[in-house]
Amino acid sequence: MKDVASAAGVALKTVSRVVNGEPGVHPATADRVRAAIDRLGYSRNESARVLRRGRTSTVGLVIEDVADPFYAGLGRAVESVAADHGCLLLSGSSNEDPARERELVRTFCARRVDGLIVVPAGHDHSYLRPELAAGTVAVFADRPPGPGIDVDTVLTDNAGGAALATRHLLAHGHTRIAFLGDAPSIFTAAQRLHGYRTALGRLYDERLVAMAPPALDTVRDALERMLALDRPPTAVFTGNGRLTVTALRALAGRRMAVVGFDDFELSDLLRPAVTVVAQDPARMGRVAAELLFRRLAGDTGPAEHPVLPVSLIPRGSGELPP
Amino acid sequence: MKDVASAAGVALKTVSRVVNGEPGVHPATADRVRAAIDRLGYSRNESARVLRRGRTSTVGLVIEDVADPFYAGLGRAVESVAADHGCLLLSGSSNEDPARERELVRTFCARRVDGLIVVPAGHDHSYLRPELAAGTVAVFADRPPGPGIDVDTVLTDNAGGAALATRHLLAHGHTRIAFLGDAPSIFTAAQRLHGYRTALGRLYDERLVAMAPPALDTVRDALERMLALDRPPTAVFTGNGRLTVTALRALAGRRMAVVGFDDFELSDLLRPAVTVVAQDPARMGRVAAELLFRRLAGDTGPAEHPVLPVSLIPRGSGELPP
DNA sequence: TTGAAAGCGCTAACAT
DNA sequence: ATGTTAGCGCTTTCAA
Repeated sequence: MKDVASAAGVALKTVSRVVNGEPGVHPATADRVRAAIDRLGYSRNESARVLRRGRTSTVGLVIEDVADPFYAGLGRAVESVAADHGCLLLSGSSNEDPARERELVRTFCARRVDGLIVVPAGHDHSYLRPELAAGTVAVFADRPPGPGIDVDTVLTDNAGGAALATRHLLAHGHTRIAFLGDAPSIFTAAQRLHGYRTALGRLYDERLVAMAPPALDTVRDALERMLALDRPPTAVFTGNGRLTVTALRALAGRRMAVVGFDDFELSDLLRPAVTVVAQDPARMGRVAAELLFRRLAGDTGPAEHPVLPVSLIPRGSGELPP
Repeated sequence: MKDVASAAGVALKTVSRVVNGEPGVHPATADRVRAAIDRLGYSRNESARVLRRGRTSTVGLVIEDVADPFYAGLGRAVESVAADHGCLLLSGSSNEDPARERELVRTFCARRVDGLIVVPAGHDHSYLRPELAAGTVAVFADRPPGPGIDVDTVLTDNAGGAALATRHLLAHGHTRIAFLGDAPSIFTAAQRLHGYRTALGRLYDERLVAMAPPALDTVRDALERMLALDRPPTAVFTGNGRLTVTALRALAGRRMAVVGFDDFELSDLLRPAVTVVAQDPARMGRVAAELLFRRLAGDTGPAEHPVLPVSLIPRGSGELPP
């Protein structure tokens, strides 16, 4: 910048004004400065700017896995909103590991991101308190923060969606409905189990429930075990997209009604096509990002906790009779 | 840091030494400093560090769409390698728009990323020359840079893979094989067309080729047109994952042999299961990132151009007879 | 083993 | 409309 200034025969500050589009520079001077900038191939050093201004125009995103379609869709929406606000996105995968989540958050904070969108892996976020006190804005998505931390949080209506799916199967005549959920320590998995259980009422039978991370062997074993019962299930409700796919593989063509939580690509091309309770990951990302930027713009109202609706998409697999 | 220093009764520099794990600090002093750090909740300001050291420990990734499964897998691998080197990932989607690609690259460079991994949307990268001269390391992936820019570039064996797919269909008795490819301006699409054409030799018939971005209507129209020919195609080779899915939808159960470029989730669950020529996006990301970090470590050898192999996975759809 | 001083490149505040 | 100065928080260099 100093070089540009002397090349253009002006002071440092004038170059700064031109670079930042500040008013009060004579057009001719500005042209001279711009010419010098082009000639020298100058580009502003953002690190210095950040240091001086205290704002990085960067948002940090911590998700479980950037390659998971659900979180990728969420990340895409966050990126898009961030771009609208002139912000860049730093993203990292926690791999469902609380320690990694925390490390990512700390790293992002050390880099002074303006804000943070977190899909938490862990249940204790007290480590965030100093950062929040220092002015970093955090928004949680998909899962709430641990106790004692009250920040904006965007959730899906997990229990409602699970109840919707379960009632759909009940309405089609099923009374023995299995539930395959993810590890119960995961908030969404627990909520969906709750919705399923509530909808079933007295029909609930714990032998028809299996909660574990998606793995073909585990799911296959669980299904075998259930199908060997006196009164085996005639339908299965799967608690997330990956479990739905895993269950379909494990069922290997066995005729059984299936409703899955989460929509997924190609669900319509399978035979039967797969009935799902669909979330909208892009909307979740958008809502979370908009909440974040509203805070960054100075909104200091109480923490908001929007809950996004789900929709049941009947495609065939959930309408099979017992 | 100043506060920590005075709280611990030492000089600024000693705190810096402790924070950076530099040798030559008395253990007792270091303990006092660490105690002060904990008490004050101090964390190093990375912006200032970056400004002073000139290295950001950040890598920029420009891809077409962070939510596309292929690029998401690539991004995941890049993130993982970057994490191994203590680097964070800034990522952005170009949406196949050269202007946006360029803007992202400029923004990343202005933030002084240590290196850049680019899946280019455009064909002119002369804008990169000043950045490269200034010491920014760039690695291209999936598609090469435009003329005049010679940097490390990781490609897939597109022509070879397309020829492999085409010969597979030929071997199963097809002589009328259609090709649905993406816009011919996309490097990979052009390469795959070339491989298809080479493998077909005198059997090539331009009426069996349609090159356009994946859209259900376009693909359906193209297929209708081809199927209405005197000698309609009995097989179709689709030029990327999205086109494969789109074509399957457009075919809507019509019996026709299909081989797709790119593997995709659930390809094995469709009936018939879909035969594909599979790339390895994670490997591409890993190779590109490793190349990048080798350069950052000081390797100044000539630009490398690894070409990754593909593998044919027969699953059923590509083995249907004419 | 420890510290003092300079300065990375920029912007904010205050002249002129 | 333009310029001067201070200083963001750290690391580097040199000195003690």
